[in-house]
Order: sequence, then structure tokens, then C-alpha cells
Amino acid sequence: MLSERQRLILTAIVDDYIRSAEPVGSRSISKRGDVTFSPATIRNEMADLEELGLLEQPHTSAGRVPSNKGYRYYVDHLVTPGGVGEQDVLKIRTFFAEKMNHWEDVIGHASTILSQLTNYTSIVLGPEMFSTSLKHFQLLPLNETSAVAIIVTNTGHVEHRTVTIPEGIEMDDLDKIVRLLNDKLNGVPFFRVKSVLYSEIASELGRYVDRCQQILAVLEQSLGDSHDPRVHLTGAANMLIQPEFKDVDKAKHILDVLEETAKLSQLFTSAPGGIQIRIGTENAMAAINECSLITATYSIDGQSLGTIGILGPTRMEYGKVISLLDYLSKDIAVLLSRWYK
Amino acid sequence: MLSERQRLILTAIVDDYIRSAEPVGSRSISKRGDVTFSPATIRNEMADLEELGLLEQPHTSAGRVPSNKGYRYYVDHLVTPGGVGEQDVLKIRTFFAEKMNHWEDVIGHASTILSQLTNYTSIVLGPEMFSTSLKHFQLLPLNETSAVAIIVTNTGHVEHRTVTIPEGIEMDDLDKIVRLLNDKLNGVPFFRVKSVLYSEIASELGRYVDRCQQILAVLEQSLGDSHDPRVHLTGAANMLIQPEFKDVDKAKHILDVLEETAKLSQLFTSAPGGIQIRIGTENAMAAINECSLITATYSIDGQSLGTIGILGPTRMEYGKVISLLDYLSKDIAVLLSRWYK
DNA sequence: CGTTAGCACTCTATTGAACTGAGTGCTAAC
DNA sequence: GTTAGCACTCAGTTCAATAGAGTGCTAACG
Repeated sequence: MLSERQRLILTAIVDDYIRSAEPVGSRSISKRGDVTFSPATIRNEMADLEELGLLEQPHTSAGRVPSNKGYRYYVDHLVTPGGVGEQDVLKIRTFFAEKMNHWEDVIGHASTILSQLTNYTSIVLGPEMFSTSLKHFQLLPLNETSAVAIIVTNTGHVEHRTVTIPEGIEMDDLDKIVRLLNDKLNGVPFFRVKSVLYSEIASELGRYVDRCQQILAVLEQSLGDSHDPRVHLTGAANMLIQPEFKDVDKAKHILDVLEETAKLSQLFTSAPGGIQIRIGTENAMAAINECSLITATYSIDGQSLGTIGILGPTRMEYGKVISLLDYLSKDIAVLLSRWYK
Repeated sequence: MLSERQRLILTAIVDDYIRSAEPVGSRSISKRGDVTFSPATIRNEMADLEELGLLEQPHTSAGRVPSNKGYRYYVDHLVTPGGVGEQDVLKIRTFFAEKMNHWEDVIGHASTILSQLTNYTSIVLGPEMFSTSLKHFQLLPLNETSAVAIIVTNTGHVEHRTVTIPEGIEMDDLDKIVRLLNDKLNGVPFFRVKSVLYSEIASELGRYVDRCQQILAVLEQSLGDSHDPRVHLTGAANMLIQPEFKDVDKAKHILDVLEETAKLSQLFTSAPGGIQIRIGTENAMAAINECSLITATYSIDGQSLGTIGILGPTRMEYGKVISLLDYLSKDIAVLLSRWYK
């Protein structure tokens, strides 16, 4: 347990370092208004904090820098979110007032706002289809061998892919089957579709055609693998602003990872709701071990739909980002629920 | 008009500089196998080439560097494309052998390959919808006020957006109208859809409903603005490899522009077919005035569909990139035509 | 007359030494 | 317990000297 004074000093150091990106010395802290002790006293406390592993020293004659553990303590006990500025709220309002044609536009806009307001990189996961239910299923033949399968969810989300039609299937049969599927599957949540498919419908399908195995294959083609949510990445170039990444090689490693958007979604191991913060090496990927990732989930009716997040250096404006993510995740929820209600 | 020897020397300088990114001196050229003159002779020629504006000198005691004009001469008269390596062909083969669910997957894969094989940034414009024709149009009501409009082209491309249904329209009417539209518009090329809409159909619509104005509005909502093609950007981080962009600020400017994918498509002022090369300041955007952009269009049946391109430093491996783009654009055409035929 | 060797000159980049300044740890006094 | 004072450490900066790459010019050569 830290003393009140230690907490005060740790806060001062972290705050200063977040602003300046330079090691913080005892003198500069004592000159701040909120700390009344002499540099010598502060030095003693800093030595203790270093022994506890909360601070680090780049070299003997430099000031102190928060360690990962120090940041962890800071976000767990010291940081004060402070709310979202009036200016920022206004920007968000005007940005979301724009016309949006797709579900995904909301998500994309959110991503842009996040990176603009923070000057960090924003990563936003679109709603997973599996948390919604099927509204409409359709197979549109293009020619003898292939068709476009279109799936619409109750939220207005559209998925589509080109599928191969097995030989020997009649158009009429396909039509019947699609109609049957729409009857049976309408309103069924996606995570249950497959089981319903096999338990209730597989038998009925037998009545219409004998080649039902192949039909099911087409269905699986249509539904399968649609698991990966859309990833919106904005402001990747903002990484280059940070002094810690002024070294081009470091920056490249990070940007390389960011480009593989598919892998990014793995970073977002489903948060238990609310804000989640991963500092430095707490992140699974080695390439971003000098970054912190803060995420928040947005949800409708308690059903968590997706995640918005900010990636920046460990020296990140935690308070500001937390407020913003909290605010925006709720905002998105409102927007989306209005969207399809 | 340059002498044969001048051309030889210019080629040598450009090739060397492309490899090394360092000013090329007379000595290093004379040591190459293909040039048999002494450094002094080469120096004389270099002075002439500089006077012609084809070469530049960073400072008095440095070697020569090609100017934009020099690159221009090089690509116009000197470069030999040299073909695509066996290895590369193999990689392309295996990459395109993967399963692809959408039209766009082909484009996305092409973009990835391009950046991987060149270590530059690839920009690929998906096929513009307007060069295809309407296969199917559908309005799927989500609730009382909004619906999902789905458009499928003859190539299997799917566009969708959420539209607002004007008040006072009956579901039945909508159904009839959609059916009518499918009858009339099936097979109509997109660039003619609007005119057909107004000339042939507007009158007929009057029979079904009196509020045809509003219906047309919905249609325009569905069709309108779908002009902008999908832009695939891959390997943006590769810019950081280039020594000319080791300065983080320079790199940031470029990456910032690259992030606004919408604006990127403006760089691709429709090429007259074949390969197009823009060197340095020939590019409209100031931010990429130290870059070269090489593009190739891919087309089916003479109908140009989209563009693939490579963005790199002006010091770019022109020969290799030209070969690759030429090869890949034809490959894409084959793949796509097989896709929907 | 075109080509080449030689040489003086220019300019950048590198090296290393001296210096500066921020910051610490420790000790002794308050 | 707190603070002033002081010796010490170490990165960063400045400056001059040096090395090296390359040029332009002149004169000689075939």
C-alpha cells in the first residue's frame, strides 16, 4: 500500500511524463503547484517507488519514468477520467449527423472520430453477425454454376458471397429450398442457425430433393466463416507522431501488424463489458509491447455487439481516452438501436 | 537527342541509383562491366546530361542523381521491362488459388500480392459498378420506416444500403414497383439506369401509385453515389523502408494521404489503357511529389473495369514494376471473366 | 579531336575531446 | 521527518580535425 504522498508523487510523475515524453526529475515535480515538498524529499520517495517497481530510470543521471507496473497502478487507482470536453462532444455530434447508408458507416465514422480526437490509432470492430438474427436469406443465380448468396440480418446488416452450385440441382428445387429456409430460419439468431439447420430442417429437405447433402453444403458456404467482424483502422499514421516511435524501424513493426487487420481482432479478447486496458506487455502481440490498448464494448439491450478501441504508446492520455471511449460506446449504442428499431 | 553513350551512361546512373539510393559517381560507373570509358570521360558526359536537366547534383562534391526529367527519359526510352520472375509467377499462382467468396476478394488479393512482390505500396481500385449492368434489384423492409436496398450486378457484385421509406407508401405498392423495376431494368447497364428510369418507367409507375415522386426518390437513394469504387491499399508501411522517407515527418505526410482512400482514387485519372506512369511532381497531390505512381487498367472485352497501381519513391524499380503490373492486370482480367462467365 | 591521367579543390560525414546541464544519492544539519 | 548542500554520473552538444568520395579543369596522349 502506498502512502498518500507516494500516490501524489506517482500521479505527478505519470502525468508529467504523459505530457512531455521525457524522464521526470524531482525538481520539476516540486515546482508544480500541487506538490509542496522539496526535491530531496521527492527523491527519497522516488527511490522507494522505484524499489517497488513502479518507476524506472533510463540511466543513473536521468529522471524517472513510469514502468508498466507504474502505469497499471496509475490506471487502477490514480487516474481521473475527467469527462469529454465540450468541443469534442460538438465534433462528435456533427460527425454523426452525416448521412449514413450502411450499418458499417456508423462504425467507420466512430473510428475516424476517435483517432481525430485523440491523435492515436483507433481500432473498431464492427458488430459480429453472430449476435444478430437472420431476417432474410436469398440465392441469386448468376449462371449455371454459381450464385450470389445474400443474407440480411434483423439489424439491416448485409452479408453476401458467391457460392458454387453443385451440379444436378434444379433451379426450381433451389427456389423451394430457399423459401423453406426463409420460413424456418426467419428470426433465428445466427449462433443457432446451424443447429436448427440440422435438427429441424435437414429432414424436411429430404422431401423436396434427394441431394440434400449438397444443398446443405451450399448453405454452409453461405453462412460459414462469416465469423470475422469487420475491422476499421484509422489514424495508423498517428503512431509516427509519438516520439517513442520516431525510430522508423520501430514504427514499421507496429504499422506492419496494424495492416493485418484480421489478426488485430484477436487482440480484443472479449472484454467482460465496460472499459478494458492493456498496458505494454499485457498485450498478446510482441509487436505492440510498447503500446497500450484501451477498449470498450458497445451493446444493445445488454447484448454486446462489438468493440471500439484506442492504440497508443504506453505513455498514453489514459484519462482522456477512457472518458472518450466510454462516451462514444454509449453513443454508438444509441445510434445503432435507433437504426433498426 | 542523346548520343548512344549518353543513353548508356544515363541508364547506368539510374539503375545504380535505384539500387543504392546514393548519388552515383563517375568511378563506380566506369567499374561496371557494361561501360568501358574512363571516369574522366564519364564525368564530361555527366556534366552534359546535367546541363540537359536529366541529372542533378545534391552538392558540389557528390555524385549525380537522376532528376524527374531524367526518370521520365529513362522510362520513356531506356527501361527494359524484363518480365516477371518465375518465383513471382509461382507466388501469384498459389495466391490466386485460394478460395474467394467475393468479387472484391480477387482485387484484395491482387493488392496484397503487389505489395509483397515489390515492397512498395499497392493501390487497387475495384471495378466500378457503372461499367456493369443490373441483374437484380430488391427492397427488403426492416421496419415501418427503413429498408435495405440490394443491388446485384451481372458480375455478381453486390451493393447495398439502408434507405428511408417515405411515409404513406404501402408495402404492396413497393412490391409491385420492385417487380416492375426488375422487369424493366434487368440487363440495363448502370450508366443508363437513370435515364431509363425517367424515360420509360416513370410514366408506367404512375399507374400503380400516385406518389411516384417519392418512390423515385427511394430509387435514387439506392443507386446514387455508388460511383466511388472500392479502394484497396496494401503495404503502406513499406514506405518506411525507403531511405528517402526515413525522416518520420515526410513519411507521416505520405501515410496521412494514403489513409484517405477516397481521395486516392482521384490520382487515377482514367488512363488511356495500358501502363501509365506518373513521376514525382507529375502527380496531382503535393504530398506524393517525391513518389512515382505506376498504374495499369484491367479490362474484360475491351471494357476497362478498374485499375491496379504501385506507389513508391521516384527512385523506383520501374522495369520490374511495369512487368508485374502488366502481367497481373491481364491475370486479373482472366480471373474475373472466368468468375462470371 | 576524342579520350584519358593527374591534380587541386570542395564538401559531407565521422571521429573524438571538451564542455554543459539535468539529475541523482548521500550526508549532515534543521 | 524534512531539507540544504555537495560530489558524482552520464547523455547530449559543440567544435575542430580528419578522412574520403567526387568533381572540374588542364595537359598530354594516340
